[in-house]
Amino acid sequence: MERQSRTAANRDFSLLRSWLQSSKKVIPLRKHSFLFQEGMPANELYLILSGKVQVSKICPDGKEMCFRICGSGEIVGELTLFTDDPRYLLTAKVIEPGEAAVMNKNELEEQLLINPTLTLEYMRWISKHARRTQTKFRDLIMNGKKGALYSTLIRLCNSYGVPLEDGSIFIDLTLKNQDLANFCGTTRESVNRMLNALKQDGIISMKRGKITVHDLNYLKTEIQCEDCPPDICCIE
Amino acid sequence: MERQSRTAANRDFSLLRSWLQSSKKVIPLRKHSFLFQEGMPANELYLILSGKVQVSKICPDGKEMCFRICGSGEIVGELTLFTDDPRYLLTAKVIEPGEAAVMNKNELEEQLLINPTLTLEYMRWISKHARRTQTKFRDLIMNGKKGALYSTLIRLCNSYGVPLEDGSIFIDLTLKNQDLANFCGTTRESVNRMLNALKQDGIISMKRGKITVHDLNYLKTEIQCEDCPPDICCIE
DNA sequence: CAATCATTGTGAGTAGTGTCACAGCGTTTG
DNA sequence: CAAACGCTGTGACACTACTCACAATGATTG
Repeated sequence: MERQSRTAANRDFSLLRSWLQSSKKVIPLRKHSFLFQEGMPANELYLILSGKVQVSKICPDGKEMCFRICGSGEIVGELTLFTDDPRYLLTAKVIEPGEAAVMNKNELEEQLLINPTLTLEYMRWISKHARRTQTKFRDLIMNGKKGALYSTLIRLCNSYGVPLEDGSIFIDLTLKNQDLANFCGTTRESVNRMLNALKQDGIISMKRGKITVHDLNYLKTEIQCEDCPPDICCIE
Repeated sequence: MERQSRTAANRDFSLLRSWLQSSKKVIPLRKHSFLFQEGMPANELYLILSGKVQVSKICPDGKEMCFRICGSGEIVGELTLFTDDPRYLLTAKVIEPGEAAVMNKNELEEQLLINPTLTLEYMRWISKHARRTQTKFRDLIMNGKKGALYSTLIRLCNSYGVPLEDGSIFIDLTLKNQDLANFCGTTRESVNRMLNALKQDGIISMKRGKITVHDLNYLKTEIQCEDCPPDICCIE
């Protein structure tokens, strides 16, 4: 039930995931600890078994740009594979404690090269990633901060949304205004004002920090959404 | 001589490129024609042999978000490989006539799966792409439009820059203000004002539509550049 | 349960950016 | 060579978004 659409999307990469899962090494994810930080040499990648990890870019001036929030079944650190300079470009912070399976980067690279089925899955996966990122670009840059927020809400619906009987979508993820701001590249205050305006108009409502979107179409038309498939239009 | 740094970066993917080059089918690139447009079914990808192609996302309201400008030796259309919904998400417009080798998508997918060396090269290439895009995100979103422009100029230097004796970098590419605006997600007028301010301060100069950057460090410090390697910090 | 802390909510002022309108200038074209 | 065209340059103005300051609310803890 939880995170329906995302679960469906994940099914595609079962082989890759199950291979990762076979790893002997499992580590605990302690809240507020870092799985890795940008600049660190990247020798491993991780399959989240439980808990939640936030992947973001942290700027020298303290600002944070959030890319993904990964839950159970998701792979983190993948973009370090097959690179000359094996350093993490992003930071992965634990925001909900749990466990992760650890995979050696070199081992996985070897596996990927000798196992064609695995190769195919990996390529599919990384292509999808790239396509997601590209569509996100337009949304975050071309329609101002309002466009960025609306697009983020739509993506959150596709990634973590639970459809309700009345057609609304419940986003099953606790997000502070600041977190949303980090996703959009804007400020907490701006997010707050925009969210309140949306509440006022009945587009969304909030309960205990979680958002329900009542009128997804409003958000979509406002940003001239071209209805890209939900597995592309989501939080990476 | 031309496009030094980029040429060096390209050497890495010689196998992939030479395989593409072996294609029997070569098509002419006519100015202002489209190699492909977003939404079109994607069955082919292209190796530019000569001329220049601009890859961008075109919004319904006419705005354009430019991602890459590809010259001789570059591959276009790659992100359609290994996807369920094989449609182009972007548009490739010819801005300088020339020729391109055409490759069937399915054939290349097959090749990639049976030829491990080719696979490795492809994975390296697509990883690099993804890393580039990620670093670009921060620059375009986090430091306002000025940050977006400065970052674009830095990337142009890394992609098309020719170092001069006095340490300046000559960007060997004719770009209208509007083109730069499309790269940054801003307006022609804003770009114009910012460029003129940079000229005034001696940071850059222009001659016949081409920019020379005299003080790259100024641009870098202004956007808190973390000196990512030039093969990452460039126009895709 | 009072105190503390984290988060949300809001106003006022300011800097940044987009829009519109139009002048200037060089190139192309009939 | 005059007219048309495409691009650059610039001012005025409106609107967007950020900053700062602080009140209000809610959650946590000793």
